[in-house]
Amino acid sequence: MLSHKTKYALKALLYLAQQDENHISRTIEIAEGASIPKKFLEQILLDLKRGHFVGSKQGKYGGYYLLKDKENITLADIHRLFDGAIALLPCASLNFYERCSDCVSESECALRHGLITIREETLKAMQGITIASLVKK
Amino acid sequence: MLSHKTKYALKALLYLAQQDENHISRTIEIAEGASIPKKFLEQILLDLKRGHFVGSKQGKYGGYYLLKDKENITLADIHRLFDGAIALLPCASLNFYERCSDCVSESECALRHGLITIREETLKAMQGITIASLVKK
DNA sequence: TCAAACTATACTAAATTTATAGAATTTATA
DNA sequence: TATAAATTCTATAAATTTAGTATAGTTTGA
Repeated sequence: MLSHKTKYALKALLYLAQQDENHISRTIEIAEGASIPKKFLEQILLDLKRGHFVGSKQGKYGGYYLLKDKENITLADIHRLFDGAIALLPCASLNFYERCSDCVSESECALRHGLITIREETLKAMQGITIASLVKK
Repeated sequence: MLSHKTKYALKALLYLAQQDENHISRTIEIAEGASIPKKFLEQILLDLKRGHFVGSKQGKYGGYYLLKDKENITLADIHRLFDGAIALLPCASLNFYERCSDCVSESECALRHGLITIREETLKAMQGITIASLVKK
């Protein structure tokens, strides 16, 4: 399941994607438009900024706008930024690899191979969902 | 990601699937054989029993054994028993449907349709992984 | 009757999640 | 240059979940 943070991030990106080109959205505007707690959203937008998904303009008449093309922001990207690994166990992860704490022998682990398969399929599916594809529906 | 509980459940099932037909495994045997904390495993085995995946024999010389065929225990089943929904949001779930707390209009939600697609694909993949298929590798 | 095993329930500590609070900084413009 | 409006930063707190432990009870075979 997605955390609220990831869900809110996606909703915020969807909001931004639906604004006119060159429009800058204030946090309060996004929060109200997408039903997200404002102070929580502030943190999320900063994380999205650090991830180079959105840009910001400070000061009066400032706000946020999409930095990447909406066709190039995938569900997998946002999941990884906020919820981390796509894989079901760290030992099956590409970007967040870690040995399992209770692992005896990774090469002999009966679980790992199956979970790598799942990760490959899930990742492919999640990379197929973009902010643009969501907006279109 | 899977919780430790789900991972331990899968490891316990894999252990049971690799024993001789008619063999009954004590908790301590499974715990040591699969590197799972014994008291934690007790709870997990009871849950697996309530889910009709394993059977048990009480008293001296008692223990646990697979109840379902290992070909018919899927990753999706075990995930649902311990970690709940396969879907990324409750509103996109088949077995654990719930309206999102912050939902304004489900029919107009841009996220939901994409997440239903993901759930369909992930579920298919997870139903393809069985205890039997994992043991074979 | 005893030992060995499962069963049941309660409890606890740590980590994570979901926020909120408040102060600092930046910027446009009157 | 003062002010208002906005982002930015850091700390904190409440609630929930996770992971695991403790204890007592019940069942069974020898």
